[in-house]
Amino acid sequence: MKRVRLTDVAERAGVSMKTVSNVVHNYPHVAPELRRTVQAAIDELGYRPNLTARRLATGKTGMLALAMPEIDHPYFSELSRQIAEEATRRGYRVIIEQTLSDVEAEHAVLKDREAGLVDGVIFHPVRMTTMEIAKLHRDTPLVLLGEATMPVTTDHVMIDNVAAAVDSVRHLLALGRKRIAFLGVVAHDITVSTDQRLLGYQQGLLEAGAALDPKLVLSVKDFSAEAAAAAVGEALAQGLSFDGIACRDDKFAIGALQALRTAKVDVPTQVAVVGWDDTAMGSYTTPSLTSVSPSKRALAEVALELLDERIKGYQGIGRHRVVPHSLTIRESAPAPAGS
Amino acid sequence: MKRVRLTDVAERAGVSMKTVSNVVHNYPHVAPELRRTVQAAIDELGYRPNLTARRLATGKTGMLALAMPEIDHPYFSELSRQIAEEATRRGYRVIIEQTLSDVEAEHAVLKDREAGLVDGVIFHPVRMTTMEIAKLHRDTPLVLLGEATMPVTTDHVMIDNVAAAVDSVRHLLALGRKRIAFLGVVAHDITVSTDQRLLGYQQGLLEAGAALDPKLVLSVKDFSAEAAAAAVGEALAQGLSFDGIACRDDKFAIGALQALRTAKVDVPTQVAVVGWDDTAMGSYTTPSLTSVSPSKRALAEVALELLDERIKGYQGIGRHRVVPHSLTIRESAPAPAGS
DNA sequence: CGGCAAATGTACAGCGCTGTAAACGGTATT
DNA sequence: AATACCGTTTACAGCGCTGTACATTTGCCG
Repeated sequence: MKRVRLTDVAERAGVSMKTVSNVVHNYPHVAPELRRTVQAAIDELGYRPNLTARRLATGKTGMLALAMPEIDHPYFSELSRQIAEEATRRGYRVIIEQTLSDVEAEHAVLKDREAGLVDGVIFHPVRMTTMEIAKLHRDTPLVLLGEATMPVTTDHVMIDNVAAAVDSVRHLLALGRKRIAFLGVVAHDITVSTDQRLLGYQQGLLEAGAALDPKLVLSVKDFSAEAAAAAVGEALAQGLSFDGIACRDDKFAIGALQALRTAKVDVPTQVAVVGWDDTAMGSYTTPSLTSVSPSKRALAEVALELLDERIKGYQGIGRHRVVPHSLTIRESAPAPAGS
Repeated sequence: MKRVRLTDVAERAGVSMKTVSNVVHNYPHVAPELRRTVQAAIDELGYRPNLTARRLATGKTGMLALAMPEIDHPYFSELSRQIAEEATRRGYRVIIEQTLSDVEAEHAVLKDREAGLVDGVIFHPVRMTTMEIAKLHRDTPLVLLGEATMPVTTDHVMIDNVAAAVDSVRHLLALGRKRIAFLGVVAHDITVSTDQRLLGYQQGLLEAGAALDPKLVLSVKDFSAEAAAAAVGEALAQGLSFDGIACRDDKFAIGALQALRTAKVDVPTQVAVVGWDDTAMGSYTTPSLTSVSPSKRALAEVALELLDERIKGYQGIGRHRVVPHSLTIRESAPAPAGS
């Protein structure tokens, strides 16, 4: 059976196509009676507008592309959810693109081999460099997420990673910790995020005049919790002494927790642990995880606001917005006694 | 600056629109030299085909809608990833729709929202009844996911929940457990999944002639890990004795683990725990979680295969496919000694 | 009661692309 | 030499909708 078109309804109701269209769109100036007649025809025929055709006619797609490294990583999926909800609130549909941190895939996101598919793109790059992004980015409205230094030509939303890392360290210092480790630097894969967080870690320690021992910066083989656990286990085995760990993400923190448990080191009394990303996982661990909490909600809202403005025609230079972060306090690094 | 269109390229290259189109599509019968000329024009002008227009002309969108309850729930996000990858493999883009288990939103998925927007829909309902689905489903190709009894008119992919629950119980029995609890039934919110799993739980116990004590079926207030922990804590406090727990999902299992730790009950020696969904979380807990593992890969592959067939015109009656599951053995319920 | 603005409805030309039918040589077949 | 035929290219009619310009009716004012 053939799809019902606007003309079919128009014919049935004995009016012009445009009038039916007006009814569909709730255009105010349609006589109530006519509106009823037309609506009846629509219902009887089961008419449903063809979105593709509408798009071609209007030039707007009402869709956004969301390009994330991995949609099943807790941080990205939680952030994606916020973005999807905010997008829905603003009347956009979201199409997801998974780059798997692959350069090719990231290029493809901006390349836009085909156009006219989405009104705008929200993209969280991890491999592409600033220059590559700047060069490939054409005219599709684009908002970047993440910590990498981004081209001045594009909009960008992030949290202040350095400040957040400082907060993380300060919290540990407030708990009376003297020797705070950083977990960790991934060998041969120093990302900008890690870089920034490491910087904040140093800054936090320096501010307080605390120990800044290079041995306290732990190296991890890859981005898995297992590798993090191995790194911490190794450090303990070698007799490295520390009473706090600031981690570059929750997965590493979970690895740390595992290693510490294995070594029968109590958390938080002997070693306090702070994670990063405040993913749901953190509330399921034992002890539960204190974690740097980027406001995913704010990230999503601001990203959409910026993108929406671009879509509506804003042409200015790239805006770089910093949204708030906080520290979600749980058991692994509780609130200081005094507070 | 105006978008470059097919005509622009055609004019530039001095050929017809259709020839340019043929070059874009790599249609074989184009003279090599002409092809080069046209390609040059394409490159110079930076032409990129307008997908919306193409869609209107062909009637195919190359897009699929994926409607899930929550995109940041580990199980759903992991499954979504598999589906997204399989879809990409088959040349589809995926648009995501989050229902948040809301009836309205679920209705919207099947209603007019996607008309002409996507070639097909993969939908994991949780609230809609069989009849509602059957009534609302029109002609868009549709594949259902999940355990609910689905209309005979639509395609459906799932794992055998009853059998999987039996496996879960059998595993616990093989570990010598005598009193196995089920965690849990959510008050006022008995879903089909829970129902099936509970059924399998009973069947597994009956098969083995083990205790079937109604008190061992724990009630949970809501779907959170906290509520599950509370339920298990309560049961322990009341002196309920059990040495194994089969959980209806990983979140509940994590709650159980927390409650047991709090009560200083060792897992797995005193109580063995089996989760459900085999989410990544399960490998991060201590002890790590043994869990029923639906083959997410198979789920994704079969769902896409069925959908693809529908899209290509298959008109038969609804096919209901069962894909394999297994048990991922970890610490919370290790392999039996003998095996 | 004429005149004008607002309300209401219509016709039709695109939006940018693809499918179809048909035209156009040039070569192979008879 | 006439015919058939294939490879190559073109012209053009849609796909289903919306925006624009315009026609018609109604309501209201002086």
